[in-house]
Amino acid sequence: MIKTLNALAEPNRLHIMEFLQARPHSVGEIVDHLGLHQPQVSKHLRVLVEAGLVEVERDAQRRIYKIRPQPFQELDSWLDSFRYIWEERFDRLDEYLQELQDKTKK
Amino acid sequence: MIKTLNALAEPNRLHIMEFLQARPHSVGEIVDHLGLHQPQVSKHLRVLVEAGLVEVERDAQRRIYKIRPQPFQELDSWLDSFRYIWEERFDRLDEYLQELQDKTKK
DNA sequence: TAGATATATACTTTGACAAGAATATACCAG
DNA sequence: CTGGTATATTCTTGTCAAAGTATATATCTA
Repeated sequence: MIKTLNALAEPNRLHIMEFLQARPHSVGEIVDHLGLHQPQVSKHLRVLVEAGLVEVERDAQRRIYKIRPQPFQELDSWLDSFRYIWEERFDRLDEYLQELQDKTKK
Repeated sequence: MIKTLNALAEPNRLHIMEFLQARPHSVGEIVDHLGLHQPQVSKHLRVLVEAGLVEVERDAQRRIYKIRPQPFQELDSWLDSFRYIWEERFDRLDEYLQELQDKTKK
């Protein structure tokens, strides 16, 4: 989870992932699209590969990068545990403050 | 989105968020739970507040921190745009490689 | 085989950020 | 109003990661 979040928490890498949403792309296409230098893009892609967020397919000299679904599924599951907070609008603050009061008065 | 991801991409902060899932907690409780020094926890909480992930409620000297749902909703929406990738198992790689081939042969 | 193309790697520099330690601020109880 | 409790802030230091630049590797084409 940390690995996933960390990889996504960099603007250029986030852009790459969003660019790859539509379809797989080669390094050169990503370079053109983001306007970065090629080595920077390769390095970001390496981070994304190591985080398991993308995978590579070789096509002659080209490397085609595409999204791997798994980490997104995991992120989705992780979000599940927070979902009740907004879905049920469950706010235990008052309840909790009451507990504190009770403890203090003992 | 970047702000949210960045705030979550730090192990101690992620732990804090998970600890706050159950219910709001005071700084001292977070310190005890994570085993960090108090100033470090305060600093992480500051980052989380600035990212809009948590909010504070005062209770005498205590500060009670609790989760704000909004960034999680946004994260969820953002994930939506990736969801078709695993839900429909749509893999355009072959299609895309074919395009490349066609272009090359022109 | 000799460019040319596409991508990756190595090295250096710089900036951000997390931890540690000390101190400041705010509020309570006696 | 004094000491104690709870939390925030400041300053310093060390680490890591991103950018920039140069170069290496792999594959195609003529």
